[in-house]
Amino acid sequence: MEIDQILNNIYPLPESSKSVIKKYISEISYPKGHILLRADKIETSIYFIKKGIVRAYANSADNEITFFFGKEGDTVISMKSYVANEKGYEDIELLEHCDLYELKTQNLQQLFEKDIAIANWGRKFAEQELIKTEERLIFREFRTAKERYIELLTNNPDLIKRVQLGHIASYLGITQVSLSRIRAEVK
Amino acid sequence: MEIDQILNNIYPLPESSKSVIKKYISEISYPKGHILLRADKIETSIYFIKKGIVRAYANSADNEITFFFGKEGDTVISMKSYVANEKGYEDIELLEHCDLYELKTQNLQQLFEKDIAIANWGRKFAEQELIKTEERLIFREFRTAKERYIELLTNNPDLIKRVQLGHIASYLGITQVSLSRIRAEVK
DNA sequence: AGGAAAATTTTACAAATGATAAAAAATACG
DNA sequence: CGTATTTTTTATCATTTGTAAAATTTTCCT
Repeated sequence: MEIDQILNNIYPLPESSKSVIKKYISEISYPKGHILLRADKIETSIYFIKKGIVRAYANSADNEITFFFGKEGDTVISMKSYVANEKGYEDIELLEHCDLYELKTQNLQQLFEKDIAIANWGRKFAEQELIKTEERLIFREFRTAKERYIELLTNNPDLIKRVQLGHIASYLGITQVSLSRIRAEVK
Repeated sequence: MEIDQILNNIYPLPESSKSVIKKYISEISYPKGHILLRADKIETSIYFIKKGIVRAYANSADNEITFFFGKEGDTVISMKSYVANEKGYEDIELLEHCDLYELKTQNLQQLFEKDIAIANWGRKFAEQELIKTEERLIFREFRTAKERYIELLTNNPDLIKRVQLGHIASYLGITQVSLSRIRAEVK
């Protein structure tokens, strides 16, 4: 997906503001398996996915939990670094070879102070991510694991093709064994 | 909590911008039990809590889930109405008599377009809510119900005194019976 | 204070999910 | 193509959490 479309999908920007942002954006590619963002670091860039798929996962003592998948058009960001300038809780791993647009957070922060259209674009970006996160938080509680799987299968069929089931299970909040049981039932 | 402090806690604003916002803010009180925001409505106001405590809950066919408590200094908002101008998924009920500051969304939206400091204040507001929501989504998965209860007890001891346990249980993602079991163990 | 209503706890049983281990299947790669 | 590795499935048993109903405690109202 091209950068113009990605920026506009978040919030329509006047051409002049869009050009200003694009001056600070560069393209970069990394291979499958590359760790793009690290939990123990204050990250200084955000990325938009041109092509490919990534996952965000957090670690605790004994297990690892995948809580986000990003694909074409999505933003890859350590929210904690971006918002609070503190290290985050997640690593982000590329699950395929990825073509990315990179933007230095610092440059964007400066634009927020100077360009009201960009400030409102940044506001809309946060608001939309918030809605998505809130919906996941709420609706997780209303559905059984089986329903959550079926919903993912319906809304995001390609995800299940592109991502291994262990990660999907973790994203759904269950073990891989449970997911296997569910898949056997649903089929 | 006074409105100046609430606004500043979100993001420090120049006095001039703060005065502009305050022109559109009025005070209002409602009794315990009042439903402040409704799931089936596009809400046109947001509120800041001067005094009191509220809960947000969503309904599905068979059960009701509390997913947010707000107290002094917190913002009460139908995020879906505010962000997307669509009806939300939650009712908000006052659990005590509440003194509130009310701000019409429409007025705020207009200020976003005119005042860059206010636009960035709105951005920071969304970003901070996002961080809080994301943390809840992630850390819920890492802790057992018992750990989540103990954490709430530690970080928010007054909540457990002010709110009935059925709501707390729902917030923790467990049944009231489970919470009772946990409380019997922990004591 | 007294009694009704609401909230909380307890108990018994059922269902869902987890842990572990091992087999089967799919994939990667020399 | 064949072997090693990874991923997925299957089976068993243990644990957690849920459901329902009764018992107890607290709150609220007159």
